[in-house]
Amino acid sequence: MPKKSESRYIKNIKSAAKKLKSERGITQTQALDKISQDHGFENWRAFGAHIVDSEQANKPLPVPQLSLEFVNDPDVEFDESDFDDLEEDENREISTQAKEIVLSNLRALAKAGVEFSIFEPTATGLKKSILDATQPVRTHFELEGFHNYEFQGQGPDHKVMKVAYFANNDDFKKTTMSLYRPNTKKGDPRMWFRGLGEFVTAGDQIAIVIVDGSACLINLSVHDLKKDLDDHTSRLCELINQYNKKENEVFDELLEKLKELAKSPLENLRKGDTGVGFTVETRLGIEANSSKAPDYHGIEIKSGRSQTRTTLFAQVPDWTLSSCKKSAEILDKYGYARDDDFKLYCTVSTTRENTQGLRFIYDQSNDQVIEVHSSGEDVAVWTGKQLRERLKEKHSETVWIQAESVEINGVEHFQLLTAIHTKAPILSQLMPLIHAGIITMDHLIKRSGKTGRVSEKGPLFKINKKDLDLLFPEPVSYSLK
DNA sequence: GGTACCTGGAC
DNA sequence: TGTCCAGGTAC
Repeated sequence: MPKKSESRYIKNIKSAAKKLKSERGITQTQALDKISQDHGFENWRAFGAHIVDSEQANKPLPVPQLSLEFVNDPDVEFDESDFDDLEEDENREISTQAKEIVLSNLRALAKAGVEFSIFEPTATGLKKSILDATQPVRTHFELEGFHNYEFQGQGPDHKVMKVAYFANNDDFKKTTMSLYRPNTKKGDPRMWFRGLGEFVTAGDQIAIVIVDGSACLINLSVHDLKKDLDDHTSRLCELINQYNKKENEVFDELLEKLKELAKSPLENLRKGDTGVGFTVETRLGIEANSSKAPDYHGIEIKSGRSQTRTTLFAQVPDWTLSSCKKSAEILDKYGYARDDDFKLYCTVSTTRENTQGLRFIYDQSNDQVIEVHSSGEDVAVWTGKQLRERLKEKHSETVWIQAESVEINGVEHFQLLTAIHTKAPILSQLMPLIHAGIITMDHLIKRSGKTGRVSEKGPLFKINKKDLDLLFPEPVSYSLK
């Protein structure tokens, strides 16, 4: 039994036993056992242990208070049933048993040596699809270099979307996470995970672990991590191992897989220009996507049929700063009729005007790239800040794969040749490289003559592969054969 | 359904 | 080199 930190309840029982001892002329132990039996326990040993256990469980869990800050924001509207949910949220109590499970899982996570943060979904939040990004969550995101709300503007234009996962023992469900600050008031940071309601119940304690740049959610109220993390076949165990991997191990693993794929030509899995990227990524087990995040456990993969120019990323202008307010407007003003369609496909650079009369001007004092027309009109504006963010987000680590296109029995195949590994782009060089015309931008806007629909596949910011060393420190080249 | 991204080209 | 272009997905 605890001596020093004995609770008031235990002290009371002991003094009651002392009194009983002198009244009945029995020993202290006999008195304690008698009292224990009155409480339905066999003896003091059992009763005492029960008291300690339940007192332990009644201590607050080392998890953040549930947060319902967002209900005070004017953009969140309430009807009567919402107030019922709110009342439920505010009065919810976590059972002793549930607390024990969570506590044991918290210990297991700490033992595994991962950084994590916790949130508690509320009935109100689940209904409205809103979670407050509380301070502990924000601190965690910042520590992991995952996201910094401090530098994020308010409103939907600044919303950030990321890939996230609902992690279970047997499978990971891929989902989308949004991080944003509403326009209301100070714009208290919020987040949401698409489909969260199917993964959690209000009142659960959910851990966020950042693995390879993605948030992975583990429901601490339903798992037994102590067991799961010892089971090497469990996906949760795999997740923790992945977290603890050193950066180079992930790259080494990728390189080994690429060498394996380079042993024989790969059959093109999709017709057209984009076949090589689709084929390589598919063979690596990556699904086709339009995510801004890197592809392979935090490493971006670029494949090419030995072409010279490569796309860094796609990014539309800042429409709020631009004269034109959408791609269709740029198309209408500066496009051309070709075949049945109306198109604007062209490269824009600072070095010279293109055939559509478009060029870039670098405004150094404002840290902006401005697209202008020969008529003197401004067309569009990109801020250096946004372009650097995109570059950093997309290319913190990249493998540039060179493949040779070979025809086998009339079908295109790809023979992987070399891989160039780059890390940590020199962000400060992005704007100077645009200024120098080394990085250019392609418009890819088209209005179909048949459907009248406008499609925008860009704008693509591109660089010649031979100039990669101007943007990345020490690119390292590997032969895959 | 429109927009913004992804994956990449040829001549 | 510049001019112009391709098949896809997420929301």
